[in-house]
Amino acid sequence: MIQLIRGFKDILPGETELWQKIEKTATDLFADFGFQEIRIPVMEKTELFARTIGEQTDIVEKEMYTFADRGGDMITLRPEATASIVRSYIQHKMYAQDPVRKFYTIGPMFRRERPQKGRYRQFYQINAEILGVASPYADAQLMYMLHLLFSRLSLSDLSAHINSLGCPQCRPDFRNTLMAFLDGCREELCEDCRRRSQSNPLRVLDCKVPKCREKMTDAPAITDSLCAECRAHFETVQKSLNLLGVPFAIDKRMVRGLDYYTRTTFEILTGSLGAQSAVAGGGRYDGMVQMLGGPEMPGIGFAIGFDRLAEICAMNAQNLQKGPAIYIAAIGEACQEKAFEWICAMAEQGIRAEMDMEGKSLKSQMKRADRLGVSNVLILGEDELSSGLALLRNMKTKEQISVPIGNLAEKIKEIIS
RNA sequence: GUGGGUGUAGCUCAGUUGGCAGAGCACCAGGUUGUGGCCCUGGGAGUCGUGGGUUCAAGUCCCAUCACUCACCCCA
Repeated sequence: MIQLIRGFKDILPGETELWQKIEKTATDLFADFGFQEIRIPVMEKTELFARTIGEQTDIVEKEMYTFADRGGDMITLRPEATASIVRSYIQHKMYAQDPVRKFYTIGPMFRRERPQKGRYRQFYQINAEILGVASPYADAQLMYMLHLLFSRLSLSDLSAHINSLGCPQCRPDFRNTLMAFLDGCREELCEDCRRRSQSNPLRVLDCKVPKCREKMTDAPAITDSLCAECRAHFETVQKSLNLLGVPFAIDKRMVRGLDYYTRTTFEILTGSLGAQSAVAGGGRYDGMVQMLGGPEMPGIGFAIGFDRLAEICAMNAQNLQKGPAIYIAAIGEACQEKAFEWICAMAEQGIRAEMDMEGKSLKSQMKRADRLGVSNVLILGEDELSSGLALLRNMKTKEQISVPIGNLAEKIKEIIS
């Protein structure tokens, strides 16, 4: 038996119904906000991710599926979607017709991490991005959209955290201030943080080690170092969220693992998935379009962890599987042929009908009908075929009535409606 | 990449000091010649995760390995 690849998984009937429901809820909602679907490839040149996400990040350094294809080009299975969407926006000069574009996409992402609850090597994301809008309204709108999605999926027990990471003007100042602070308490930090205080000092703010956490309560907050523009932007985001009734908390220590973020960043957290608490996350990436060779154009977006979302929805979801509308139990070859003709005709008319094609006994056919949860079974034997009247059994009441074989589909429609 | 827990039938799991591979549920058939659920009887189904080792004998003990899982880390 050949096993599937570690960290990969099948999504089976019984689960896919929920996935479809979530997908439809999301895409209907996004469409109402003016988002259009974009479909991008699962592989890109490695360089695209390395440059946008950041050479020094964990994702790029040790999690990407990167390899040389048969022509020798270095390519990577996408670890996230934003870089590809921005690449596509630039490549097709989509900013030319209307610089403001709103996209969504749904699909698999790949990161080679140690698998865990809510963490797979192939996982799915629902992404939404707004390109060409610098206004903080865009930030608030995206978060409002997320808020609506979760409430339409009847999810409570989620909390939204926001922060601002500043811009290329003010972040370096903060970085210096923070490094100075970290120098002062180096001895009290964990081993990782001592290393990080040089390579990526912002990460120290996000450390989970209790000792570091405690120490970091006194650390300078990035929100205190923002330049005037960034400060105004962040304030308008908060004001707008209040206006829209979106609850949120400011998390001064939230740092995200992709280098491209500027200004607003946010995460939606759940308490029900163990350590993997982020159900969605995102933020602004105002420099990315230009960095990839496009015009100076702002951007912001989010990614929802589809697998994690499905997992917390499944906790309070009822069975979404639907059984057939009718089961046709046919006895004998002539009747089977008739039944076969009927189930095909019914499917064509949108009625889901099942039958047994293996020539099983009536008893076993009834048993299967019961298992499939149908409420009506049409019984057809030699007698019924010659008399032109089939037996229709209501499985709940056990009542059986005769129905004429002609215009059967009409009759069935009437009964199941 | 690091650490803990778990791998026995489709599913949930028993399996004693090493001594014939088990139960419940599910599935199939029959009891009922053409009628589901309840009941009864029977049946099929296993590389005991995999590979080595110890032993007359290993599901059981030892070593290795793989997978799942939880946590660290990271993120969706």
